[in-house]
Amino acid sequence: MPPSCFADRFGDLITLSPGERSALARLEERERSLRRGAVLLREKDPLTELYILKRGTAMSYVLMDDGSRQILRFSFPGDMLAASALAYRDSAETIAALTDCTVAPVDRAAVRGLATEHPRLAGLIIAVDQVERVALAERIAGLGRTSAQARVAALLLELRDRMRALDPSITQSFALGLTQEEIGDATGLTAVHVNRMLRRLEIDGMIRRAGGQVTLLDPAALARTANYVDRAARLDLSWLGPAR
Amino acid sequence: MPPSCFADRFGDLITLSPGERSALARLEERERSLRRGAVLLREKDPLTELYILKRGTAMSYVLMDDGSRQILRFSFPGDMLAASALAYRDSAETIAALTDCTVAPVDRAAVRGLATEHPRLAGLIIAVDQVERVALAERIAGLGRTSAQARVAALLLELRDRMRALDPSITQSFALGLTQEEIGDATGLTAVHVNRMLRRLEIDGMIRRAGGQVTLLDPAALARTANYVDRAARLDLSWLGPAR
DNA sequence: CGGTAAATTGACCTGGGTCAATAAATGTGG
DNA sequence: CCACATTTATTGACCCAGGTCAATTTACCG
Repeated sequence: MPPSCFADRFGDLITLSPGERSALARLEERERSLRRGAVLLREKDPLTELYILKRGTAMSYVLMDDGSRQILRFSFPGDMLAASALAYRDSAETIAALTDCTVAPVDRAAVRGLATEHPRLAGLIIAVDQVERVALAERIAGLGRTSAQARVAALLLELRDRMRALDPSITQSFALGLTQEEIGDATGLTAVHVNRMLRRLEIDGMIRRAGGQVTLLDPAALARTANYVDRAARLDLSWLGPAR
Repeated sequence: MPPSCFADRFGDLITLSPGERSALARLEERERSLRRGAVLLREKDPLTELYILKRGTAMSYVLMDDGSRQILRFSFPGDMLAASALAYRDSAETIAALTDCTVAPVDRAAVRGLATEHPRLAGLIIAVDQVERVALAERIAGLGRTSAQARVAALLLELRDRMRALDPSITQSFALGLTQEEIGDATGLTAVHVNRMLRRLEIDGMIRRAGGQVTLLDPAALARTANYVDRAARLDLSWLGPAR
């Protein structure tokens, strides 16, 4: 049975029936490649389909009219891109590839088909949306009420966790793959201040940076300065019931 | 057929079959009242069910460990509360009633039942989640990249729109129903600075305040200072297909 | 090996926070 | 309907986290 990135995300949390697996695999059949830096979708572009990210990392952002940018979300394999196509005519955000990517375009009608034939997978999509919603809410709290240092620390921990979920060999050391300007645009800071914060985290012995790699030397202290909560451990999809 | 607050939200956008309507009405059958200020759910409380807000307004927030508060979202009739019960074991946020409220507790299992029997309603929930997600993303952009004045203006416009969606008689004048401290906790500002921003909006002739009522004197100018976009007009649920 | 993007660092500035003192508004019990 | 107790709103004086500007330095790329 061909694999499904979407299914892989919840491998441990829910057992999918062969029928469900193959339905998801069919959903991801078509593929499209994006070069690093390529824009999949621009703000206000008409939304005709959504995508499942199969390989690579992407980001979504909005450009403010003073020219500044706010990065809303980083995406990893298994994430849905442009999911707002399921509610809106046109995109509220720009989606761009941070690395070379492969995405699977998914027709809106295919989502309807999925919901009809596999109600449990519709439930799974709803659950994924909740994970997304909680993550966004957490960022709101971070932006509204935490210091620059805490926001940068929180971003490092979030990215480490999400990379580790995909590649368990990653523990405390990983390639961030972001410029300081991108970190700033994600945390609501300037690149200059991001630099100061990274330096401070380094001086305080919480991280080390070398050759594009970041090492979390003291994850506990980092988690404390970031107000970090490990949500992944608290997931519970049992309401979806057993596979039919 | 008894009414459903949830169904009412999309009256114009999607035609529900009688079967779908009554399924939604059944979902909201049980009722629970909350007094103003009452807490429905606290951070870390176990999540056993979700709720549909039938009457009144509520808010969800997190408390930071320095004692400050970030309001994540205001809720109006037809909104789901504690939807994260569909993904997590326990709550990431506190939900409290801003006014006297009526909520309808909904079992997680009932959501499964709904998805099984009415796939189109599962799709509707997915669509509502997207609306929610876009709204949260917009707030992230506001918090990360806009001025205090823009954030306060944006909140006024958002609340006006959401109240008007429920009560078309509301046009430019409405009861805000929030203290300046609450506005501050929603916009990532202090109550003192909210006061300064409201006063500036008033001096600049964009709003008037009297007796707890706010009047938007110059909605166009307000929208400009807020970077406001009317998303509601761009909704499109046609992918759900026609009622069976 | 140049050329450009990214990272660093210092000097200085400002939007929004903090603190503190009043003034209004809203409730409450009598 | 009134006097008092609590919130809530306002305002001024002053402070600081993070922004701005500008100059180097370093890393990466064809």
